[in-house]
Amino acid sequence: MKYSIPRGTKDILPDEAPLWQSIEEACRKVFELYNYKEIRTPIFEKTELFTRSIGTTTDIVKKEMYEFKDRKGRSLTLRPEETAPVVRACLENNLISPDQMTKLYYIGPMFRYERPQAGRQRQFHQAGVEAFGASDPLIDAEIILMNVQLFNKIGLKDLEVNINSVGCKKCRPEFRKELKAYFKNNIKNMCKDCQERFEFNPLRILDCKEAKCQKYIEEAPASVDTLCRDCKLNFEEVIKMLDYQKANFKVSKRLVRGLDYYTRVTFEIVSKQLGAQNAVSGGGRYDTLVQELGGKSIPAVGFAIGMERVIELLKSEIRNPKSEQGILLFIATLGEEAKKLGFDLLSKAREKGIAADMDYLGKSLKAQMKMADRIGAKKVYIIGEDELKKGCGILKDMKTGEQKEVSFDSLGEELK
RNA sequence: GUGGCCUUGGUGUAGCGGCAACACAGCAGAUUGUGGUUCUGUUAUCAGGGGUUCGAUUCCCCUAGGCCACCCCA
Repeated sequence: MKYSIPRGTKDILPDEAPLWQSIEEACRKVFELYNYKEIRTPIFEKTELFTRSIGTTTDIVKKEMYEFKDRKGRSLTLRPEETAPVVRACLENNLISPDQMTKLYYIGPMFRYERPQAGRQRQFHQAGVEAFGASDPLIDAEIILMNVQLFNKIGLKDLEVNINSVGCKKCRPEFRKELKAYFKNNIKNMCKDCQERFEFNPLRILDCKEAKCQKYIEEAPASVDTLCRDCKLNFEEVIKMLDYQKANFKVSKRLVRGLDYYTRVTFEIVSKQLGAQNAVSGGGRYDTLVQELGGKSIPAVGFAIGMERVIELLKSEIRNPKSEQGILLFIATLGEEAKKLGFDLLSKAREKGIAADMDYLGKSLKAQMKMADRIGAKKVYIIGEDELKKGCGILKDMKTGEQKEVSFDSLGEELK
């Protein structure tokens, strides 16, 4: 094969496209139910937007960005996530302010240079929301509940909702300090990755999967225990609201996010049916990001779902969409003259909104019938020499097999 | 970025150091203008490159891609 698809990318072929469409539609429906409006931003942004927002010590920025220079030497990057671009667009177009609520959603491709694996590609798709303006814990609860409602609607099973609070500007450094103090003595017995994490991002040690690190992690201090007063109240309130709404969730002390901008409540929904890449959605609050990107102090929450992972789950479930819509009319012709007339009738049918097709390969009538059957045509209109003389073609119902003469002029009427 | 397993027609599989097998799909035909059943025919330089050998799809090496775990994250 001379040309092959770039590593970590995938073609979505016609047999899978309807599934994508139905999920995208479900996302739009649910998001709009909660009054979120769609926003579309460019696929690439200035690199700096991401290094600023995501954090220079995170893996995404350090080694996963598709960065390139344009012809004038400006550094651009294919978006690895959508929160920063949305914030940028909001600031640039004056969509948000501290005394007003703005709810936005997006659906589209993201890019991260990672080693491909099932459920992890270099170009992948996310659908997500961002809510700006409110620090009320109700809105934290709302997006989590909305996310759950969305997954229920789509029909995902065996999900687990995990939530945690990572604190704010005030108490997170405190927590960091405590963690470092705690791990200090044992860090040399832990894995190499943890030793590195100890230096630049001790929070990440908490979700290490290495067996030998587990015993130290289990005893480690939890962020929820070192939260400042406000963060603690906020977290308790979110939990209260979720309980009140009878949501099914778990407080997971070791849940941490890989992006620096998160504050306070973070959550993640994982599937028990997936392997290592089991997070189907994730998000949380980011109260300082807007200001860090040059805006006023505006609190915000958001989350994104991983479309490929949702698709993967749906594929493993019993499903048979088998699109019922198909071509309504197939025009079968014999001879050049009939073909031209057929083409004319075909155009007329389409103008009337009737999905229609014909053969362009000069196949036999038998082959044309076969094709009509395969593409799921409900009716076939046959035009041969006899029909040309009479001015009527034969309209055949493919289900019953019945056929009758219908004049060329009344074909459109007949199909209504 | 690290480690392990894998790569045979459009798809799913078999095979073995010596003429690549099967199923499904596709295309053509089964007396001259009619589909979904049946029957017949037809469809592969065995991922790419190199090496060992009289001979490699089969053994070895490299590359690419896939899968699994680490890592990371949605």
